[in-house]
Amino acid sequence: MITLTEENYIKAIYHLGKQGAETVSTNALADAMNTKASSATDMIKKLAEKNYANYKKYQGVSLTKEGKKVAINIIRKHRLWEVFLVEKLNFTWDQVHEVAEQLEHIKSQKLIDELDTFLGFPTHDPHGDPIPDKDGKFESFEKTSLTNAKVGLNYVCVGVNDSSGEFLKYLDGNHIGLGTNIKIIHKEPFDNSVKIQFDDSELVVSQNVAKNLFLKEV
Amino acid sequence: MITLTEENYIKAIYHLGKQGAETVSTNALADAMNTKASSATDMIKKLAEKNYANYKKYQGVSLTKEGKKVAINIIRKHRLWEVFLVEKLNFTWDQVHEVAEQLEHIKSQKLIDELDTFLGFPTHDPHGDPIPDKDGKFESFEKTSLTNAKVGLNYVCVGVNDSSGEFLKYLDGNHIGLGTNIKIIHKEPFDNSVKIQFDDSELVVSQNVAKNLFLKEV
DNA sequence: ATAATAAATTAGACAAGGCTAAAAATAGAG
DNA sequence: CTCTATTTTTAGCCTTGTCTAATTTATTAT
Repeated sequence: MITLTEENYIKAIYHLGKQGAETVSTNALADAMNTKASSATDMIKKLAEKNYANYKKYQGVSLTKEGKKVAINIIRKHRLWEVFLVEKLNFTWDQVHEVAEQLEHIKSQKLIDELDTFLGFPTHDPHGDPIPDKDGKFESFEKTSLTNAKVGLNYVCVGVNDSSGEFLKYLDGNHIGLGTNIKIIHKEPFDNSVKIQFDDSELVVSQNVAKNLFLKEV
Repeated sequence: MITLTEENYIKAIYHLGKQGAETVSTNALADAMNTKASSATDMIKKLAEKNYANYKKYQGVSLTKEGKKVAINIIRKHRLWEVFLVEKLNFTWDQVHEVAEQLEHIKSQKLIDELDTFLGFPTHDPHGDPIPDKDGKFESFEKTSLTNAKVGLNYVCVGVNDSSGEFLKYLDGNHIGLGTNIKIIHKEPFDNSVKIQFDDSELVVSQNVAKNLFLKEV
């Protein structure tokens, strides 16, 4: 039996390690979990014992095949619930995260399969993130952060890096959403802010905003 | 903050005490929670401290007004989720209980209000139990168990006492469901079995079945 | 290469929830 | 009304996940 806390640690390791590609430091994990390094060490040991994680003292942690499977399944559930909340229950994209964090831990294979069917097998969640299918497969399509976009080219907004309410409300307030077409007008070297054009209006966004907005060239 | 375990104890006290009308013994509560009397005592003390329960040593436990409010809210959530599972996700009435036990603990006022709206403000769950509204109100309409039904009279099935998968599968197998019209043909004093007629067929049910089937005279 | 600093681990403690065994209170039978 | 059986509570210990403080390992700067 896997506990709720274990699931959350596994998810954090997965995200911090770029879909399990990299090894994660104890401190980074503790930070992400809002806890102390000593607690993270304890949990890492437990996960290693249960074969969800690879661990050598002082060398950081990474997920095993089994661990990745668990992580992807949680992410699948999280994102499907987000779609449900937005499409069926009138949530906005900045309201879904907290509730989905709870719903992702409900244990029932039938539930998640039926939910997937009910929603018409969506491939992306309300923030543009891809939803793994039943077998854990999903395309991690190419996306650039606005920071790396080139002046003069045209892009479409395909996702966000930061799903916090504050950032999403900022985007809503400025009428930027998934699918918004964006042209890069100017990049200011001094503070790394970017002037963009979309829907016939112009806007200067800070570096902080730019690095959290994902685009695809069109 | 109220924990998951506390919520489950409160729910059990509510159900054992006939919607909080009666006092519940420590042993009965421990039994219902599949735990030991000593653990129940500990939890009762904690609930009393948090003002969810009235408790005097050796005198059993009952819910305070606050405790009842919590119980009814959990029941509302449980039953709304059951409706969702059956009506939207193709669950059968014997498959919903376990999953609803998990979903009932999700904390989000907006979630449950929107779900209620999405489902069209249902008044009864798939087992015929009434769903409390936003303010906790619900009619506990008159219902008789089949044990108390009178020979010769006509009834309609309006609910079940036992929501376990086994019992519900038995009913399915014999084509009895909510809304089935039932006439009492004969009551056997020897073993308290009852012969009933419905849909032009006859069936003898044991006392055990009879006492778990709720009817309303028509 | 070594001293200073940063990161990670261990040791010991705590709260929640549960268990066993023993003690105390209540209820029932005569 | 008293003695026994049942119920309830208390005491002490366990596990999970957390913490602080102290120690050990790794890393970086000179």
